[in-house]
Amino acid sequence: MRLTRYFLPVLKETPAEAQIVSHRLMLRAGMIKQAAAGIYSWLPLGYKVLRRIEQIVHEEQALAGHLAMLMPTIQSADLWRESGRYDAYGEEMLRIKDRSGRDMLFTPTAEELITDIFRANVSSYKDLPLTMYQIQWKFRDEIRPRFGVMRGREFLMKDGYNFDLTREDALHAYNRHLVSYLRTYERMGLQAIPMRADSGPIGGDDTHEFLVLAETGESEVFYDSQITDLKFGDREVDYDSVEQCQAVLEEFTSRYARTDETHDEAKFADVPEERRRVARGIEVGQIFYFGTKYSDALGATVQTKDGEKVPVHMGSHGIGVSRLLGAIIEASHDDKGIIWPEGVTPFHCGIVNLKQGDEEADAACEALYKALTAAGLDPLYDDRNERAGGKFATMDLIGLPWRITVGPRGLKNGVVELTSRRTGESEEMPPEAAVARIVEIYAAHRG
RNA sequence: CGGGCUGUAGCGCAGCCUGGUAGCGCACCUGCUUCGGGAGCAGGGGGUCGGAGGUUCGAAUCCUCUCAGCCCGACCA
Repeated sequence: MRLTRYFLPVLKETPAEAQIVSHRLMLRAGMIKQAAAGIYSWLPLGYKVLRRIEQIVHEEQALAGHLAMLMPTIQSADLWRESGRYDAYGEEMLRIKDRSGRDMLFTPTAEELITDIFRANVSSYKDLPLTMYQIQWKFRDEIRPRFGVMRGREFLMKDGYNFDLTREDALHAYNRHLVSYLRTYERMGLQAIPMRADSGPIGGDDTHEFLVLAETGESEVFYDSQITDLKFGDREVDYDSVEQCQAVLEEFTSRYARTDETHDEAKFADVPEERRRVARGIEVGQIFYFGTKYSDALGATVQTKDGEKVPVHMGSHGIGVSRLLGAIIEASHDDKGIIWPEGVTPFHCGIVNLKQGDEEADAACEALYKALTAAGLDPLYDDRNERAGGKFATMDLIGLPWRITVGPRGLKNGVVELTSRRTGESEEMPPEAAVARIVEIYAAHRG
């Protein structure tokens, strides 16, 4: 993309409403614009990152054997009355009436709808196990939206639902999701720690939240410092293997890690003092096993081998897709702006032409742009007739992990400059070498 | 929902107390100079001051109502 043809309304000054760094930077980098309290338009740059995150989620879900689908944002109240949640959910649910006066609602989650789909179409144990998910907009009419996309009222969320014959099968699904989520967050450059959590209005027995440590996190967390040394890395896990998934779960949840909701001082005291940590975290996902709560309420049953009708065991699993942008920025920025991890960056690298209009510089930039594009990469070429300082400031603000700087001075010696946004380190090399280096870097980040 | 606060140009703000018909910086447009970390000079465009009602000869300014947004708290992915 050439910057002169892009829509990138960056702000030099910070809008007054933004309190935390991710919100400030998203506004300043021209990623989002508030439409109403807790409701945002996604401008091209923000939308691009949102889609990269979605893509990673889709890819990882597919690997785990989960099926993508899409359910409506507007639902009839009927199913919610059947499950008993229409009254239980409270003011947080946005209720709407259609023209005939029927009660409708903007979905805050979709257990009822998915269970309805299931009960209408599945009646045999032979169709199990089954896990389906969607990435869809949700609405929760928060009393007090704040922190930009971190706590909006409208938010994009991956919500998945598993249906299993037995409690054991459903627990395997739970473990499989934990493994899958660990991989998903790591690909986004995040360390998300599974912590024992509270089930809230979803209900259920087993639940873990995934938290990214950040000073601005809204949850207080307590954990054993050893947990931050755990990395999923590039290990191979067979999602069908009960033992392997169970082993990962045990490895990642055996040390103390809890949010304030479930914190237990007595148990925390068992952690050696020098390893006890109290910090703050941003919740970016949660997994639940809730047994037959919804299948009982909505009559989602299957026949077993013996012809017996039994309610299915279920779980639901969420990833806060839009919130992740905020979480990633909170975890990865400096005083100049965002620093995108390679896995989610909106553009793979920036090309800064220091002297737009200079024949050689223009030609070198064009050649770089073409070479990178031909290599399957997505560069952002700052071809504006701006001064160097302005171009650097923009690149730093929007956080592309790599920048190629092209100027007449370097070109005289046949070199351009490759700079890491994260470390600030620069290296001079011929343009072809810079392209090769970028290609190599991203080869390691392809899913 | 309780408490606090703010709405004046795209963004950040002053003006309001003490009424006299709107200003600064950034951004934007034009020209010249400049050109490796948010340039300089000159010129220019843009606001019925959130909305409604009231007081007054006259309201951004005073009064009433209303809408929107922000912060703290309880709540929450």
